Amino acid sequence: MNKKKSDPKTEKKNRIIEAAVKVFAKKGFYLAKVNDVAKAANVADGTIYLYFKNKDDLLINLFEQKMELILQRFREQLQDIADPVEKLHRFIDTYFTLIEEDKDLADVFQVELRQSDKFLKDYHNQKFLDFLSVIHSIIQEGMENGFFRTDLNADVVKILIFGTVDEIARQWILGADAKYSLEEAKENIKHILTNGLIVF
Amino acid sequence: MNKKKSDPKTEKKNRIIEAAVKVFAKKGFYLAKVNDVAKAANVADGTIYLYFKNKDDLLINLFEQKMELILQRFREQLQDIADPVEKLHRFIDTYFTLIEEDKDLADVFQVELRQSDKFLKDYHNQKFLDFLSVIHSIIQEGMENGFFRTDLNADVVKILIFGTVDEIARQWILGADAKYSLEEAKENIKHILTNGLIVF
Amino acid sequence: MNKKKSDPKTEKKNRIIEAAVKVFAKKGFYLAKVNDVAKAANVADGTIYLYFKNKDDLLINLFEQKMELILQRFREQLQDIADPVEKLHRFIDTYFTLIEEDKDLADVFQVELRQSDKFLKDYHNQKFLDFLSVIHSIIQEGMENGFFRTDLNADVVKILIFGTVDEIARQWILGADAKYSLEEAKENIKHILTNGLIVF
Amino acid sequence: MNKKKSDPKTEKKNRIIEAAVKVFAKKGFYLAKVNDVAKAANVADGTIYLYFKNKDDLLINLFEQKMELILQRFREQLQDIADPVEKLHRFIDTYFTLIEEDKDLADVFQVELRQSDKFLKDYHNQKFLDFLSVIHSIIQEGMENGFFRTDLNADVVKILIFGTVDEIARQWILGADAKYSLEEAKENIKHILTNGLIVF
DNA sequence: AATGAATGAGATTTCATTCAT
DNA sequence: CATGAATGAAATCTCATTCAT
Repeated sequence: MNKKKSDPKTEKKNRIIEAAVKVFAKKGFYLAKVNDVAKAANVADGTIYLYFKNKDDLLINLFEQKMELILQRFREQLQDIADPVEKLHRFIDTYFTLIEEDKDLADVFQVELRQSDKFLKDYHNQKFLDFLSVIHSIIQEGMENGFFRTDLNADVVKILIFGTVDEIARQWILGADAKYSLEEAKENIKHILTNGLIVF
Repeated sequence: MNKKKSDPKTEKKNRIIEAAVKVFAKKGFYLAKVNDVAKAANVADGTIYLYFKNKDDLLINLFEQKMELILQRFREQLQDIADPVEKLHRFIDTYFTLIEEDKDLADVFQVELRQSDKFLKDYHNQKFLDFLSVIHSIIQEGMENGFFRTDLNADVVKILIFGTVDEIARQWILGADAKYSLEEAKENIKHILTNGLIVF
Repeated sequence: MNKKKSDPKTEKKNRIIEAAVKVFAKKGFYLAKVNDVAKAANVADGTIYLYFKNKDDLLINLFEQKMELILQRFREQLQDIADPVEKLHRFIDTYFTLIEEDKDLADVFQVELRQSDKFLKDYHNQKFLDFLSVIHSIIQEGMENGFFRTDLNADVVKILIFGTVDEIARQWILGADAKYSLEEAKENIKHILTNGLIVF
Repeated sequence: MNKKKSDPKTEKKNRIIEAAVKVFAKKGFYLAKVNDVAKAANVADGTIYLYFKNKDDLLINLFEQKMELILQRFREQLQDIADPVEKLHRFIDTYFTLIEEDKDLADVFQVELRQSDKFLKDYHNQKFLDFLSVIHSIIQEGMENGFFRTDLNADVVKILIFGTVDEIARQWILGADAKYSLEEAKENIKHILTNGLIVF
């Protein structure tokens, strides 16, 4: 089961990815040097090229791997909930839990991947679309079951929800706006979205 | 009256800024070469340095100048509206009008400036904070006048609203999610936010 | 008589040369920008090119003009002295007087022209050779008249004398070695050279 | 013993320094391009930056390293001589031997470093001062032991001597004044300085 | 004659990537 | 497999010089 994680090849690849998360988060993809990642991962520069085709490929791999874990987390958390409203709340809770668990990862996702389509040629961000469709399912289910208003476009709502949690998280990471706790933010978001979506 | 705009020095500075908006939007700040901007502006590389200290300074100037115009636009649009709900709707309309008017500018704002704190040392994005406070004022006023629920934190709401419109706009610009029109999105957002915020 | 100096064309040319002396002395030829000279001369950059072919040409003109004045000074000072020893002393006094009168000029001569053969293609420093021959004449005359030892090579002596006064002046300008006054240095040099050269 | 010299890192650093001496001597510091040095050293441009912070740093390192060797040479040559006059003569001989051994190095020292204070910010030329103090010691010792006149300022004499040998060497390197051999020059200098300094 | 904005060639320096050890 | 020294392409920026006004 854990075979993948324990073999030394995968172990080093992961070490490099973790280092990259940290370094990309701190400096941004362009300002982060391959050598910075190498040092953070305690390997030589050249070693990185044994595991990744190039710097772009490292970012893509990082994203794919981490996104897969995140998607798993959401699926686990959401699978045994029936009530769409509760599901939405659980989604929000899970999102902020992930953010709190790994600020650096959150940073890479939010800032660096925003522009992935610019600097990563031919990379189509399927995992991100999968993530959005997690939200979409919640909404659609809620509409079908009569909980959520059906005069809204689920695709718009999906993005609205993502934008909301993403931006709150971003500002919280930046520490720019310390006028609220993450806890308070979560509750506010739940209230607003629930009231905005449900059928009275 | 239009003296500033018509003097040739300002005229060329603006030409460079417009070119930079276009080029940065297309390629991203890092992948955009100074020479790309120069070509787009129909000037020599060196000319850019007569108007801007360096590439970073060009981005900062671009942002400051454009953001100032945007802020003016919002202030104009919002000044003679009394009803907070209507104000919120007007804010949303204005936001998307601006986005539609200048996709490239929107792109630079959304994507490139997200990471400004990373690559622009010591640049504190006051204009962005001013922009957020435009939203904050609407919310606060609505709370004070009894239109909006007061059990919400206006700072959270402000960011929620920004995140929402920003992300919808972003996806629309990317053309990633063509399953809705901007018009439909606007209406959806208005509904959700209004229902989420108002006192019943 | 003063026609040359008073016509406006020559006046501006001189103003540029004086500015160049000051600027080259302070920053060195390479680090001095044409614009620095222009600003110091209170003219536009382009104006310099109306009077000089290019930056190198400015340096050459500066040198030629100043060196001519200096040579005149030495000739005046030395013409009516018969005694070679006294002539040598007068040479030394004149040299240091010039240095004191115009530190900047001295600096340009000493530092910048040392390498003129490197960066000024095809410039043969005739004026400098003329200057050395002023010293040579003194020595030769002294030898012929039986004052100075004839077992020395006048060409060596000439350079020895130049090297001596030049280096003392240089160190004094740099302010590096303030352990003596220029006056004391002059007297020391006179003593040593006289004793080193005369027939007992 | 020679561990330092034989390790490959030091070996390459030295190769670059030797190349720089040659190239700076020929073209002058400013006209010499980093690529010229790289080619002369048979390395890539970038390699130079693995060993030196920048072009200025290369010049400083070159100077420091070479000057240290030179100082050692002088100390070796002078240590077992008691007679100050003989010491002075040995100093002069050693100086010209060094010049003959490495014309290029001499050139860099004489011409390029003359202006080091201009283009090397904050570089205080301690090694040069050490060199001057070698001469100073000879003079002072001679004064204390009654060989040299004590009515002279040793600091003036020190610079006079340096200026003399330096200028003679410079002219010889330039080949400007081929009217004497270096041998003849050496003897002339010894005569003049000795007669100028000793107590009769 | 004078200006100074504009030019663009060219220099320094960085850094992703390679490859001999 | 791992290393890290070396590479060299490429980018930013400077500044002598030109030329339209």
